[in-house]
Amino acid sequence: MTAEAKAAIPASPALTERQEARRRRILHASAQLASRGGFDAVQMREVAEAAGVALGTLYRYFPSKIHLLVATMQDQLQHLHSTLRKHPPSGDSAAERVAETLMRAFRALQREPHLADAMVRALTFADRSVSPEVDTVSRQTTAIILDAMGLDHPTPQQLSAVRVIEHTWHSALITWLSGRASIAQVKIDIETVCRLIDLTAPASD
Amino acid sequence: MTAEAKAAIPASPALTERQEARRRRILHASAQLASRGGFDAVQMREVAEAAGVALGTLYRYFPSKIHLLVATMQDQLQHLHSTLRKHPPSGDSAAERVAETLMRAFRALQREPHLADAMVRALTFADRSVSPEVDTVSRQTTAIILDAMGLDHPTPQQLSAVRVIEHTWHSALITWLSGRASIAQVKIDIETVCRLIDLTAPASD
DNA sequence: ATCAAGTCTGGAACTTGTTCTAGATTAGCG
DNA sequence: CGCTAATCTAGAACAAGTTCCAGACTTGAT
Repeated sequence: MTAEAKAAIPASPALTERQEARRRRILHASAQLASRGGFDAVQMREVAEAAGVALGTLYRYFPSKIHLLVATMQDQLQHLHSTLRKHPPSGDSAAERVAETLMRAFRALQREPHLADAMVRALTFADRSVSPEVDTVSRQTTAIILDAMGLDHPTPQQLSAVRVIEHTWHSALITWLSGRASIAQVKIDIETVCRLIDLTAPASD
Repeated sequence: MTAEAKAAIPASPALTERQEARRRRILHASAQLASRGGFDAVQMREVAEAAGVALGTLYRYFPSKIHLLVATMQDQLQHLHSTLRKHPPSGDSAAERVAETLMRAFRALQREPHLADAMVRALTFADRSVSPEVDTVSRQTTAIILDAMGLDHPTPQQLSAVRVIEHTWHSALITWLSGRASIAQVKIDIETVCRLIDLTAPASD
């Protein structure tokens, strides 16, 4: 670990300073517009204007609206993850800590419901052309949950349980965002699915 | 149960015969186009033409492309449900029967992956304006799962488990459709989540 | 059979995501 | 500095979902 501490996008061919600044302005504009009016309010022309770049440039950085919003989600998840690292959950069992972590994330999203709407809709609407990016989001989420469980070397069974928890998390989020489930119901579902963790981690070993 | 056996949409103000026929032609055209090329291939102008109605009429019957595809899903689910009723799952435990049922549904969707893509994308992309219809789909799914469990009067805990299973089912479907998970992985996840059923239904009672 | 209200048709028009083009700017290099 | 390739800008153009409209057709009630 030398001075080269922040290496977020090693795959891309390295951006110049001005390009990095443009990328950041774009993501900021995207989040801003999403916070106002959700998915529909993130209009590519408006994002471009708010970020001070031409429409063509926006499309060079993010090849579609979905790509843009998924990237926005990566950004937000990174914030969340570092916040959570600073204030880890306090429950006794792994299941409790995971449920607590997810509900905390949930309340964070509640504060910006429109932004949550935009990001989650983009995530579930993404087709194959966005798979790599969506996969990154999934890995970030997995990392957050494994952190809460306090595991470094999960078993295949535990990984499967984590995947199921992620499924539940995403889907519950959607039902809440579309007004078909209350926060209370989401809480119950999260707690229910977290019991799976206890199934995969018996007292032994 | 008299001759009035098929009462599917009692909420709407009752359609004439020709209107019912139009509605059916539209749904058929929608499924047809979806089977070919998925969500993107269901273009409203093409649906209208294939169904032999004007574009404005299509929009009178289904106020958006999402409404149309969710209705298409309702239709397909109804088929599936009646098929499943005729050939109930054979597993010994409730968990086994539910997993078997869902995997069977999965294989049915595998046969028409483009159609599955169109319907599921519409379902998860739906916003609040489609909530009632999405809710209907959710209730249909719940009914199928409860059927497989063999329950008439589920406890709240069991209902919560069923909801989590539905969450997992939808989300796993999406990851499979977008090429981020294999069938084998979906199977594992379904079986994993179905273990929740055993947790809510102990040997007693 | 006739009238009023509601429905359907064909087609134009509008919106927003996406693509394309020609010319200006910038970055890297000798 | 001066050149070349890459990048950026402004804006037109295109695609598909959605809305609107004027006129023709149906339906239901009298």
